[in-house]
This record gives sequence, structure tokens and C-alpha cells, in this order.
Amino acid sequence: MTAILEAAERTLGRDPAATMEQIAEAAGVARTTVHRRFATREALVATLAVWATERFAAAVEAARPDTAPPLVALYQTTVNVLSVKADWGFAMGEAADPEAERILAAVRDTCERLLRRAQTAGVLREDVDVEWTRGVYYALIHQAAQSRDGRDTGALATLVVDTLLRGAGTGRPDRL
Amino acid sequence: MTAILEAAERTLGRDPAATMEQIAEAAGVARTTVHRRFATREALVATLAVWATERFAAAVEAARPDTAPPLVALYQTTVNVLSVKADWGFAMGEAADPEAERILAAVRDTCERLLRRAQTAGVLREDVDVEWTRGVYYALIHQAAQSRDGRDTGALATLVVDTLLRGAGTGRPDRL
DNA sequence: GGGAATTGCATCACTCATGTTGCATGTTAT
DNA sequence: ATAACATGCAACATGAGTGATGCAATTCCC
Repeated sequence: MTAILEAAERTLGRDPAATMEQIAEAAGVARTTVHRRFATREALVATLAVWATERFAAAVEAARPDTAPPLVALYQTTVNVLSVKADWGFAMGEAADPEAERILAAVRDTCERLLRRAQTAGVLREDVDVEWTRGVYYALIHQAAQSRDGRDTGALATLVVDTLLRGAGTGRPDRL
Repeated sequence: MTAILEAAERTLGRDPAATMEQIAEAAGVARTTVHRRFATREALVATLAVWATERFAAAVEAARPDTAPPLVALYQTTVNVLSVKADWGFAMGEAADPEAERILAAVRDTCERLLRRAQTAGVLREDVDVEWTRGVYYALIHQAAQSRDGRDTGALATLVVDTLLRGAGTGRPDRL
């Protein structure tokens, strides 16, 4: 059951237009077996969307983003998300499902709450746009997820947070 | 001709599995007309990949990334790319075509050369990984391209470069 | 061991995107 | 005006993915 969902996540993550046949093959079962669990392709995708999104939300929540110190929460959230999301690609795409969309919006709120806490704590600059920053944070995680050349998840998370906070510049006054 | 390619870029950018019908509709022509220009879907995609990639490469090259001062080149490249790429999504995905792949690799090299020049000039930290930084730069442009809420392209480019160089943090010593 | 459930396999009907063609219409250049 | 060309439209053939079903083999539980 979850084996099929995992295979579907992997397969659809690479190619959103993958066939049921390919998904079944990735799961190591016959195509008809997939159809017995999920009546239609649409149903499979909907279930997958909710399932993957819930795992994602759980990973975020486990980092105590609303209570832990902002920097710790930021780092831990990154680690958790990077561990859970092997490919990430799917759960974040267009949600295809209202329930998944709802969960995703909740996570988005949590994330922006965390960033605002970080701002208050003096970790983030006051003049940055929180929405933009959240987008950048997501993009960095995505980038990290698909460029881990054998790198350890912890190191990857450090890279993400470091890049988010410090950027790549020297900070010299020779600004743009 | 280019009208069809533009429509295809828009349509496939949103949904990579879009049908010829949808592309034709977006271009304001009949489906058969599209088939008269491009024998097969595969041919259309291949042509589009090369076409879009060439526009992308031209936009980068026009910023003189190898000769202009690093910061200027970085900013101008960002502006150019953001102007050309309404949706970006397509030309950057898996290239589907060896020729497009070749051009993309060339741009990638140009970009990393620019970043190394920036490093030498003291704009970028010496300890950052250039490949990672390029990935982050791409991700930021992508992020910017799909979150411009009426923002001006110049402002968007400033945001991208600023985020890339400074990040979102305050730089206080209360590091992770 | 007996029975229930699950799976693989073969098969079939159905839908839909793709690609082709013929014909009529409209546009452009000479 | 007329010839060349491009387009829209309708129709058709084809192939592939989808979804359903019957049957035999298997695994698992009592």
C-alpha cells in the first residue's frame, strides 16, 4: 500500500506524466494490483498528494517551529524535510487536491511564522519580505535535495541555512 | 511560427503534459496547423528546446558576463534572463535534446566563470562552492520569475542579486 | 488442512492524443 | 484577376494508457 505510494512518489517525481505501468513496475507489482488499490489514476494522485503532504507537514512540525529558538528550529526543520523528502518534487508541485492544498497552506503559514520569529529575534533582517524569504527557503531546500553529491543531510541543511542567512557575498561595501 | 513556439513554451511551462490541442489553442490556431509546422510532438518539443535555450543563452551573453565587472554582469544577466523568460520553466527542465543540452552546458560554464571572477574580485566569499552557488542563483531566478507580483523586472533582479550576496540574515555573531 | 484474501496474468472495451488527408476558404504577391 | 500559399474544418486511422474482469496460483490466518 505505502509501497505503491512510495513508488508513485519516486516515479511521478521524476516524470509527472509517468504511466500506471511505470508506477506499478517501480513498486514491483502488476498494474492491475495498483488499480485494485486505487480505482483511478486520479484517485492515486489525490491519495499520494495528501499522503506526501502529511509526511512533509509532520517533518516540519517535528522540528517545533513555533517553540524552539528560531535558528534551531530553522536548522532542524531543514534537516527533517531533507530526510523525509527524497525527491520533494511531487508534494510541492500543484497540489491537485484541496486537502493537500490545505495542509500545504498550513505549513506555509507555520514557515512564515517561524521566519517572523527569527526576524523578531534579530536573526533575520527587518527589511526582508517574509513571503519572498519563504520562497527562497523552499527553493534552497529543493536545490539542496537534488544536488546532494553524497553529502550528509546535516551538512546539506547547514549549507541551506547558511546560504539563506549569509548569502554568498563577502559583505564588503562594494555593493551593487 | 514563433507564435506557436511561444504558445508552446507558455503552455508546456505550466503543464509539461499539455496536448497539441491545448498548445494550438494557446497559439490561436487549429491543431492541424501546428502539425503542418511540426510533424510530430517530439519535433515540436525538440525545436522548442533549442529555440528557448538559444534565447536564454543570448540573454546571458548580452550581459557580457565574461568582460563586464562581476557585479554589473551579475545584475545585468539577471535582468536579461528575467525579461526573456516569462515562465522559464521549460528551457531549464530536462533538455530532451542534445543540442539544447549542449547550449545549456555552455551557459552553465559561462555562469560559473562569472561567479569565479566575482570570487576573485572579492564579491563572493572564497569558501563558497561555485557549483552550489550557481544552482542557488538559478533557483533564485526561477523563484523570482514566478513570484513577481507586478514588481518591476529591475527591482526583481536587485532582489535576486541582493539575496544571493547578502542572504536574509543580519550577520550578527549569533550564528548557528 | 481448509478457507479467505491477495496477487499475477491474460484479455477486453473504452477513451483520448496523435498524425494524416481532402476540401473549402481566405490571404498574399505578381 | 489569378496563381501560390496558408489556414480552418471535418473526418479518419492508429496507438497508447486506462479501467474492468475472470481465472489460477500464492500466501496468510484460523
